[in-house]
Amino acid sequence: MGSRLTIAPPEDYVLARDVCSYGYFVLAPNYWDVANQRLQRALALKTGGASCVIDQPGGKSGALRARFDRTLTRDEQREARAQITRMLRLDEDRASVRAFHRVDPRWKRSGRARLFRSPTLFEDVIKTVTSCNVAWPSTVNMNKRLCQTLGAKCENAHAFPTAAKMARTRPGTLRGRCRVGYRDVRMVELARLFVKGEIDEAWLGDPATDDEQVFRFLVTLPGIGPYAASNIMQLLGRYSRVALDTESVRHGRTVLGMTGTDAQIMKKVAAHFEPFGEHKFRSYWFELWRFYEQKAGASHTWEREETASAFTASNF
DNA sequence: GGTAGACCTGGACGC
DNA sequence: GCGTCCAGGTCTACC
Repeated sequence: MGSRLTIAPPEDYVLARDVCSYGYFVLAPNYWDVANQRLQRALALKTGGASCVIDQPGGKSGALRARFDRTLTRDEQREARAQITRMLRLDEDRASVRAFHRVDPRWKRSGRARLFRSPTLFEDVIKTVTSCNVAWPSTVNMNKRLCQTLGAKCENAHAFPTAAKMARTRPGTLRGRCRVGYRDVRMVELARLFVKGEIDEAWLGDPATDDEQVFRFLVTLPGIGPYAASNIMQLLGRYSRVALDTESVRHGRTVLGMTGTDAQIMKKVAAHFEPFGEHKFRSYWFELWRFYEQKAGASHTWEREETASAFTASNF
């Protein structure tokens, strides 16, 4: 039998709601088990991969339980706990949630505030690159192939590739086997920057670091433009920018009733969310998410394999 | 500072 | 089944 961890979440934490809150929860190696309302995935620990299943047996606000496919050492347990804390945003405490709900009370009743992310910043950055300039099914496919090709093998699954592994991979392998296209060189360069310590997560996450400084740094990275940088910022817990893309234009037209050219609508969407200040990404995102749920049902019922075909622009 | 075109993949469409 | 077109964000060259 493998190790078990019990993790006390913030008192308002609801696993199904807070995992199924951002598209990455359906990207490999994440797997949301709809029937059992639990999250399965492999974690890439320093010592190798470890599969885990995370659930909340007591229901809303209850303790989280993480069960592993093997016995973890003390250090591995500490690392796994840190990765799960990051992924589930357990460090987004009640005060932060209240601050958001004060600015945008529309989400107070549902409690929406936390956005699912990855166990590591590296995975978040690479996932963001795989979401640029492609339709959603390609993003799903790239992540699946990256895990199968480069991820550490666990009992029944593959972890997400580590920066060290990707840094050693030939761009041609990424292109040929993972179908990442022209992103190949950029992804390897990003991985090398992580390995060399040139992407300083402590600095990026430090509240003393200004959002503008973070944005200016991120757009210097290979494959990262204004959209990707804004998205990475929300993944860092910095919600002061709306990540504007074609979805923003669609949202502006179909939900907010805006008219004009794409460029004009982008500006209007940015202006529309300006009053939400430091929380504007969350206000924007949960509007989008509500629209998706109206079309596809509650997000905790979405099957991973079906979202690849369901979430295309032509369906929305 | 603004803009045009290339980059690659996969879905949609026409034949 | 095959060929063509198109969407998607970033990057470079050019004005």
